[in-house]
Amino acid sequence: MEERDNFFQRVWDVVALIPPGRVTTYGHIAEYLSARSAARTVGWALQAAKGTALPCHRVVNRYGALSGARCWGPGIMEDLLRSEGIHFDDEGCVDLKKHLWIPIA
DNA sequence: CACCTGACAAATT
DNA sequence: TAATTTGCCAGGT
Repeated sequence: MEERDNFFQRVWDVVALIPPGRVTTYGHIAEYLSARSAARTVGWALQAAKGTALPCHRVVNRYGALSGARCWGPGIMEDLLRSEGIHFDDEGCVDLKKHLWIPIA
């Protein structure tokens, strides 16, 4: 695997560190990369990560909603997260209070 | 070669 | 307190 842009590579590295049964947000990943405003770029990296073994389903937006679910398919990420023991709320959002995980420096 | 779009978030007005 | 605008990096058109 060649080293793609350090930014993408770094995002993938952090996402790969997300423990099962936990979820993280774009902002926290971006913040960990010293680019809190680059949350957009984080999502872009995940799109490029579709061909990888990255648990992108464990990455949700700030509201705990599955933004990328549309790119994958309706119900795909939800099912995967439920399979890991993650609880969803009436709005279809993950309970960040219970499952929010933050990359530790 | 230049402009717009894109799995978002935070700061400012 | 709420609504709006800007910032971020890369890729596609």
